[in-house]
Amino acid sequence: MPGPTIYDVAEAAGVATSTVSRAFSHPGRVSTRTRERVLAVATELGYRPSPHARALLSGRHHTVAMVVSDITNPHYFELIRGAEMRAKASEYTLVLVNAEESPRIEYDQIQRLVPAVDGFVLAASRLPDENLLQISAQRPVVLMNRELAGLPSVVLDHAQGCRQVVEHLASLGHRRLVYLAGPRNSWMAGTRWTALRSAAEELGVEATRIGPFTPRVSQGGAAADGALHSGATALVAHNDLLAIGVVQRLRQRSVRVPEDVSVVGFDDIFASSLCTPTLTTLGGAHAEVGRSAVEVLLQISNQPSRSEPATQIALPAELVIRDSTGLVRR
Amino acid sequence: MPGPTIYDVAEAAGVATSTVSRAFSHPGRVSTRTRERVLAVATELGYRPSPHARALLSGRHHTVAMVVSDITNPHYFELIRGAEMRAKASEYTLVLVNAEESPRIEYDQIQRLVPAVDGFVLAASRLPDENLLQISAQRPVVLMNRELAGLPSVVLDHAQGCRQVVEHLASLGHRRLVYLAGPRNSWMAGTRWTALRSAAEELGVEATRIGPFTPRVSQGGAAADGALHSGATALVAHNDLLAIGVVQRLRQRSVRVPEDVSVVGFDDIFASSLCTPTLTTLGGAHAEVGRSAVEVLLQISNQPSRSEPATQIALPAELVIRDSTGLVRR
DNA sequence: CAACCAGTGGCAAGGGGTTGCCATCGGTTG
DNA sequence: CAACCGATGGCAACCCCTTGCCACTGGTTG
Repeated sequence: MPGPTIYDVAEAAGVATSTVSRAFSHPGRVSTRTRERVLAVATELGYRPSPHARALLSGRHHTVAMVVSDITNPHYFELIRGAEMRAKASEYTLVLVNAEESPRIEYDQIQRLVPAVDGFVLAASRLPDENLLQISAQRPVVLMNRELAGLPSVVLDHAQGCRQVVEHLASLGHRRLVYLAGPRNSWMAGTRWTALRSAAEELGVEATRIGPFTPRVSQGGAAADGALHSGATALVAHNDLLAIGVVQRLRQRSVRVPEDVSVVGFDDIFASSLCTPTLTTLGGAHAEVGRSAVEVLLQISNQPSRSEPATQIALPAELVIRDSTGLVRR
Repeated sequence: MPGPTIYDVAEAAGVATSTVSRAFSHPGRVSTRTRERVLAVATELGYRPSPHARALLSGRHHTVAMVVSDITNPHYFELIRGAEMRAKASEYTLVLVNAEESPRIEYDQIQRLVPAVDGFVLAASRLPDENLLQISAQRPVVLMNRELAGLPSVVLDHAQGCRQVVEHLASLGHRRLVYLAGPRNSWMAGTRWTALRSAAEELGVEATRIGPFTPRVSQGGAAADGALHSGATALVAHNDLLAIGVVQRLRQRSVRVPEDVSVVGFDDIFASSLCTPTLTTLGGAHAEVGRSAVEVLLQISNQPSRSEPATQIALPAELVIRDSTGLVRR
């Protein structure tokens, strides 16, 4: 089962193992004749170099680990897809870990993988800042949908995005919005709230917050009830899943969307364009976030110097206006 | 950056490297005193054993690769989730590869990973049988949503499931159904058609097939038009994505669902319960498929003997009846 | 007290590949 | 023809960890 090794090839080709190694790794270092013979023998034997053995010496594993805080959220799908594509393009292997919304699992898994990967891309990490900094001292780290001074990151531009949301709602006449917040240790939740509030203030909209809620459909009931109680006419949910749950609960309570209240989500997941009413949501090129994050990681992990400042990328967010937002009821 | 090694620990603890190794791998082999000292020094230094170096000797990488034929299909999400959970439970690392519906990419990626993983779980592999057999000669393989004599597999019970679909449609009075087939090299597509046809025949329903279609929403237009042309009153789409696209196109053409035609999908993806009309679909415990597949893989890859026959698991499928199917129009 | 033994720890080889350094070889140059 | 040179291939050490085997220790047994 364990395939042929460099030794088998060397013997069959009548050369030293070093020659076989070089035929693969430094093609210019051996003569054309020898190289071709070695390669012919290698393919005949079905030889494939072992990445592990290679990594042992070089320390480069050609592997990146992607950690997502909750794999059940379809939003991460896009991130994963983008990350996988970028990794594959550079012949890197992508390891996938689900942190199940648990900082402990996230940390443990990362530590387990430290000796085996070249770096980490962390999607919406739930870890406290100090943990992130500590990890980044062990291996290169790129954050997705989170920012932290000193660490490279790729996010959708939440400030500009939240402003779009508030502008949209204000233009429909809404004067009171409520943010249905995400998990307490979600950086996004804090940032969105800050951005929403400052945009709201600027535009003369009153903004309040309730929560935190785990961003699942099942939490929509509690969020909707709380939101109605707040008296706001515009509900901004932490993400589309929560928004969908909210809409379901509102319907159950005979509150019409968007006639009675407007609902906005985040992420623009696939289902948002299909549910009833279709969901107004802040989307963006999520796969591109995943792609970029891996790209940045590969770049810094292939640089000898770790000197230059961390690149922080903010991709534009796009407000997708659908049927869940409408003119405020007079 | 490359963390401390066993040598650093050995030196700091004043023992030989073999003792450090044993303190981790064979705790009973060293005295309690020594072990505790070693472990203390190790944690202090932040030592973590390198899985690669370990794998080099043992040949066991504690890693499984999961290959999905198309990561953009939300259905695979569930499989991935189940697989990841099961792998994590055994402290295995999960490598994720997207084959992008290309047999060539699938094959190349698998070959690239052969020396680095303990085995493969292949989700809806698009590879021809002979390739699968060849790969399984190199490493243990478990198929998901595909069966092949001699290879272990985990599937939803398509025969029984398709029968449920046809029974449901027949009970609503449908006498003509059309199967909107999936990709040519999809085992599922062939199997579903066979199962649908035989159930249809048995129940006195006329079944035809059109396609193949790539199972994406965007292909729904072509599928819907072809289906209408066939004159069938019941449309069975290869999966939910295609079904959703079909429904959209039907609405565009002012064909009412389910009043004029009924539509059934497969997979019961999240969006199926949200679209309008909600989609009748053949679902099942998909995460469980992923979980089981990894479980079987771990089991056979930890067995010295490769003798016993391949375990082929068929989990029950469940027809989820929603609003897209109704009584046939008289 | 000798013989024996279980419990521990160390030595060194090995697993698959890479690479610095040296030796060889055929060919150039003067 | 001698001196020299670039191209090429081999030797052996090294990456990090595991493990078979041996050596030593202190205690038990007869």
